[in-house]
Amino acid sequence: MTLDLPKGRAPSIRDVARLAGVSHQTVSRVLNDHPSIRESTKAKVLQVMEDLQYRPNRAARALSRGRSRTIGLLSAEIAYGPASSIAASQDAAQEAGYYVNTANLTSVDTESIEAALEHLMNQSVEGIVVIAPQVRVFDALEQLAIDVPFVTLQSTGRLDNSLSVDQMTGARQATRHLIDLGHRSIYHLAGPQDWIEAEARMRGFLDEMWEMDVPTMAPILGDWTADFGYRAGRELLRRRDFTAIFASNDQMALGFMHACREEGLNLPRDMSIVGYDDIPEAAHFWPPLTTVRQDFAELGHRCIALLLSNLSGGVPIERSDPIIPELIVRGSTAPPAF
Amino acid sequence: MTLDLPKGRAPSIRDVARLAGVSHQTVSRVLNDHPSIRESTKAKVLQVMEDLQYRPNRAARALSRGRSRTIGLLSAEIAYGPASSIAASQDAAQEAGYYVNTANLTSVDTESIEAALEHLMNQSVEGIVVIAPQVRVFDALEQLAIDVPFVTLQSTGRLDNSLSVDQMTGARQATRHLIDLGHRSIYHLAGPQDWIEAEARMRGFLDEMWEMDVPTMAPILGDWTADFGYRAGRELLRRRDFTAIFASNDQMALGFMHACREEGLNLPRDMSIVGYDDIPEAAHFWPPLTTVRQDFAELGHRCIALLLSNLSGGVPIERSDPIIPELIVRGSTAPPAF
DNA sequence: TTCACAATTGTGACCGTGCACATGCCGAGC
DNA sequence: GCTCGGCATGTGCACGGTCACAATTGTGAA
Repeated sequence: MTLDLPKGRAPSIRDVARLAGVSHQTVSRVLNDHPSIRESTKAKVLQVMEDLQYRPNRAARALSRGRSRTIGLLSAEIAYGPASSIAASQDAAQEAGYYVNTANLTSVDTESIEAALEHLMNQSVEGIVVIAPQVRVFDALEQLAIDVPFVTLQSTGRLDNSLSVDQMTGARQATRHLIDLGHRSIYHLAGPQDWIEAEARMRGFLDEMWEMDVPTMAPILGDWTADFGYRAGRELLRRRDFTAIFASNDQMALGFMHACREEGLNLPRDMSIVGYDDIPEAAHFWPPLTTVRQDFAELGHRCIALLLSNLSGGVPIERSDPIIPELIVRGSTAPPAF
Repeated sequence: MTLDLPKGRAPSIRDVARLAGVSHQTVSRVLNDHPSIRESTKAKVLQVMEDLQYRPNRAARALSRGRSRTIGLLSAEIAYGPASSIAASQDAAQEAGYYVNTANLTSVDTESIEAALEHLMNQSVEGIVVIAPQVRVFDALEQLAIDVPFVTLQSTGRLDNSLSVDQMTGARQATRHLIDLGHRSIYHLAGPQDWIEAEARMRGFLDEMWEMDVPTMAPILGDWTADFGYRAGRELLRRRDFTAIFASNDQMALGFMHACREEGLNLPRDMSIVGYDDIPEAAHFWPPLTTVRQDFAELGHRCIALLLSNLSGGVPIERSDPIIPELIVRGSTAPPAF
């Protein structure tokens, strides 16, 4: 075979066809597993592909098919939880033969959100997964008149296409645990108000307190970071008018524990603490943190599954059972000391 | 204007041209900011684009230009550090007008690595960033005869195109700190052997010990997790033949601290502990963890900058100064108690 | 006015793949 | 022998941009 190959250009379907002595369409059929191809022809074509190190050109494919097979992922990778859901989403999409393009939110202002969405839309994504579930994201989605299907990780009352994670139940379990231990003065360290999950957890806390007839103190709005938990702790502990706290994530709980230590409190005797997320480190805090476990990986998978069922069109979304978080009781909670 | 628009199809450059009364090429020039376009023409075209909600088709662009403007990102998002570098890389690429496609390594076996690389190559990425710096990745890169430029986050002696992060210096600083405090029996909790950065930190530890003439104990090979740090701690503390430990990341340090607590040790009096990475939580461990800070975000940015300079071809890579990690002394280290 | 030259705009081909349709081949059934 | 239908393959065009080049218009100086 001395048929020369293209010089600088990557081999195309026609180069393969020429060398295999078939038409380009036959090569295309091999690529797409068309049923009626003689075995011998197929083998020959595959051999040439191998020799040429041929790779189908994705752009050409997307252009001619009119489908990009790409999913956009909007993320605000702030804590452990989202991060692992993101990884799981990417894996699930990859398995389904999709490509994932990620855009990060550097800040939460509308401008930044719109820029990120714009970036995603510019690459002809077929769908969008939102793992930075801030209220404003939805405003932006609406305002930009995004016409591709999208799915968001956290539940919200406003949209159909969201995964039902029962944040409220998780928060209620945590709160109930503290109440059952005998606590009656319980603070809640909430996440930023514009995060849907933060709001859901706060609501769960308030609902449970109200239902159990325990007087409620106003939640403190934090920013998910351990630093904030620490600063809030320093502040709150000046008046020791409470015996327990429920933090909306494990990082803030950790920071709060730090503040307790500096105040010389004995944990959990003088202060009970519950976190949320069960990050892998939570079991090794001191004392090991009582927290609410979420299956982030499962979440990511379901998210993609939901989006894909939207994409494939006809099939209506089968809503799977909501994921119920699980309370993990460790050493950071105890009955109040008095 | 009653010129009807395409029905199901998204508007194309020619639709815009028709409505604006110009040729499709003129529209293309507007899209690409060609210098010689009359202002009035440009305005007219832009107006029509706006009306039609026109978005350029990325696939068509990539096809005709022969460039995908996409970067592949190979990640093994295990701990905080990589995660934030990943986010930073994505941001940097986005700013430079590139799209980022991420593939995750679910396991570290060769097969999984090759599958991930295959996935990236299949979408015509122009370059690859490796943030899962395992030795085997390079084998796979070589074996697959990847012909696109690639950059790896962590330094290695084997390749030019890697970012110089002075892991060794960081590890030496940490070790030196312990030696200066008076410790003479120091263990090292290393990361997995096939991680380049783990190896570099271990080498830094060993070199410093040797140079300072302190007898060395064999490093323990871990897996980066807090769980491992805990189990290793339980094991090691049965024979209390050491007074300090240097863990290759903060998570393992945390797990080890947990084990110390369970043994009733007083930290830092009975045991000094140094971590690595300075994750945001490290300052809130109890006691706050002495550790080595790395600027992960800066790393991610530089990584992309390096790759882009490779991509643009002609320009030789300007190697910037290596990033020197910084020792952050907190409360988890003290002179030995005896 | 006329010409040279720059600025602006238009024409047609091409990128690599998939689709619709046409074609050739072969065996079955009459 | 002939038609019919299914399998295997080929032909030509469309997808939506960009590129090279041609054509047209505008401007200033001779």
